[in-house]
Amino acid sequence: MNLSDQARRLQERGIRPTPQRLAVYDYLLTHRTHPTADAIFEALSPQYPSFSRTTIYNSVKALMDAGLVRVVTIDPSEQHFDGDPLDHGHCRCEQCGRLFDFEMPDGLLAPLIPEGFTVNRQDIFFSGLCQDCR
Amino acid sequence: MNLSDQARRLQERGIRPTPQRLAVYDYLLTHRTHPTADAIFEALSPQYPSFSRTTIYNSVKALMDAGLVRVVTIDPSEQHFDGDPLDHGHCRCEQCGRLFDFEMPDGLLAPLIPEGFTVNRQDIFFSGLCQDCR
DNA sequence: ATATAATATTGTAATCATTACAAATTTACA
DNA sequence: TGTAAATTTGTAATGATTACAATATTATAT
Repeated sequence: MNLSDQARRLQERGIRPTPQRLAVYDYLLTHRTHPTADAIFEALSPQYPSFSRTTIYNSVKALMDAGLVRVVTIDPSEQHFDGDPLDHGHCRCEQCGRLFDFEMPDGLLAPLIPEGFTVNRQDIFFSGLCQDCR
Repeated sequence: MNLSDQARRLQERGIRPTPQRLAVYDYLLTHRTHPTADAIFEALSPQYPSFSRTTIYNSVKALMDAGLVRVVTIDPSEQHFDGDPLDHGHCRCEQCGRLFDFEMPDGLLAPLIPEGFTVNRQDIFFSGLCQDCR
């Protein structure tokens, strides 16, 4: 997917494809590390010196409202962002702090939903030790 | 389970059963609302005027280290605490903010664990609308 | 093309949950 | 009982996130 594809996607979702939003979105799509707002800022700062931290938060928020990005709340002290809005699980290594994706079979969790509750989103988190840190 | 049972349980887990810790633990066991640190503080303050907010954090931390309490990180802005350390899922109503427990069948998630990852804890979160708010 | 209104960016300041720290208190143990 | 260790507690610091207002950019109508 090239930049104009991404721009089109933002437009389809009803938000303007500004350079800032495109840069943040592209970063999230090409770096599947689930970066924090600060990590995105540090990474993009050299290339876009005008960016402010607030711009990162604003862009991420716009992308989340558009349904293109989701927040991963596995870390109590910081929010991580994920360019893949489809349902999948996350592992967090308690040693190195890295986040990993894993596949989630469709419908696996459906039987767990309590009577009367309407689910808008679901998350599965594993915390533990990754292969490298064991 | 009465207070002396709870005290014994703290002792077994290697932490001193101080009045503050017992009050926090008892509150979490009798109020399954997954309160925040602030909510616990507000609730216990009248009865224990000497309590400080820091005491709540300290007590909760001691209880977590002892494995009697766990933190629920479903809410990006605040941590919620849970007196049930056994694996179970959590629903969060986006309207009223309440958290609900649900059962989690043993072993359901085991097939999802990525190759080489050692799981210390697992969480399942649903976000959506509860029965009352629909 | 231009003017005007709506939207987005950005720097600074405020907020607020959480943590650090140190003094005072309580408890365990010799 | 005395002394060392652990705990509580109030205040101050931290740090991620949000609020806000001024500036800049973009869309739309004329």
